[in-house]
Amino acid sequence: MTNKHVKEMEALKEHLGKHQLKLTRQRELILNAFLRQEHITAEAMYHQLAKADPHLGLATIYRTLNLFCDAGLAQARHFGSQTKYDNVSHKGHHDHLICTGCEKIVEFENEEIERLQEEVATRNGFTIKTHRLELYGLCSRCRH
Amino acid sequence: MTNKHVKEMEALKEHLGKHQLKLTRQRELILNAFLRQEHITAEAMYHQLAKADPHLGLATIYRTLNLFCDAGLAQARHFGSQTKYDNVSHKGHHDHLICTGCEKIVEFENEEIERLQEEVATRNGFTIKTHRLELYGLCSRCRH
DNA sequence: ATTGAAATTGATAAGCTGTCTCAAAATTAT
DNA sequence: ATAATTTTGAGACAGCTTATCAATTTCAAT
Repeated sequence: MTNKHVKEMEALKEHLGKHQLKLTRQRELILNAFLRQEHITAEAMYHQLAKADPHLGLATIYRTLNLFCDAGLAQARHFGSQTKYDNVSHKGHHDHLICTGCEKIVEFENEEIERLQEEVATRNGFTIKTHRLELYGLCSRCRH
Repeated sequence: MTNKHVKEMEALKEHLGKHQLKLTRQRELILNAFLRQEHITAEAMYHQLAKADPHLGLATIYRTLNLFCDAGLAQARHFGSQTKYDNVSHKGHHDHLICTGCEKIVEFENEEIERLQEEVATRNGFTIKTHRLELYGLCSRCRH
């Protein structure tokens, strides 16, 4: 279970090393839990991990998820008043169709769109590091 | 100045009429200020209108901008920890290139991308109401 | 293995953005 | 003008996230 996400663990360790940060029990715990999700809020993870470690603080979860963002493992997305942290290891899939009726999220990827994004960026002298595309609307069920 | 945005004013009046709401000095004031912007936060508008009306309350601005959203004149967008209200009359322009170095924001529009978005949505049974596309990277100046 | 400097944690206070409350004021229909 | 209803302004309040800080843990150097 702990050795399931070796690649991401290595990426985290590399980031920690580069920035004089330390690998802690909490960071390992949170990473493993995080990688099992597609996207999650800090609050949800807090409750989810309460069983595994009842003393794990909410602040630590926020700090750690933000650390994952710095390390390139996660990406924060502001949704309503909350922040959702996306699992970036499901790469190429981080565009979303979001139903404003039931909050359902469908992931998709579209190479043609990605290509056009590059084109726009180049035309404006930008080098894209990452992007975010969210389409909001109603799913077929909520439309009725 | 007051009769510059007649069309939007009419749209607002129609919405007010339909919902038993009243046209107030503040709503007119805020509408005119809002329509001069591409997008703005409630806080920014609060400071901007402080000269015109020092007693205009922040809550009123929030309420009014949300009212504009209901009326279809504005569109709320969560950006970082803040909410930006987009002027919908400048439609098609709400995609952004964001420099992570200097925080510069370049707006762009690309019809081809919009078309592909519709396609993806349709394929998944969604009806798009709005969308958000942000490309993060470095501008030419920050790359060096 | 021990030590010690530096980073991390947990608990909670504080901060920020946005909404709610409610008495006073403004609007609209009569 | 009057009355019924909505709106406003000011500040209290609430939800989410970050800052603070003493106590603990990590990790590199012994």
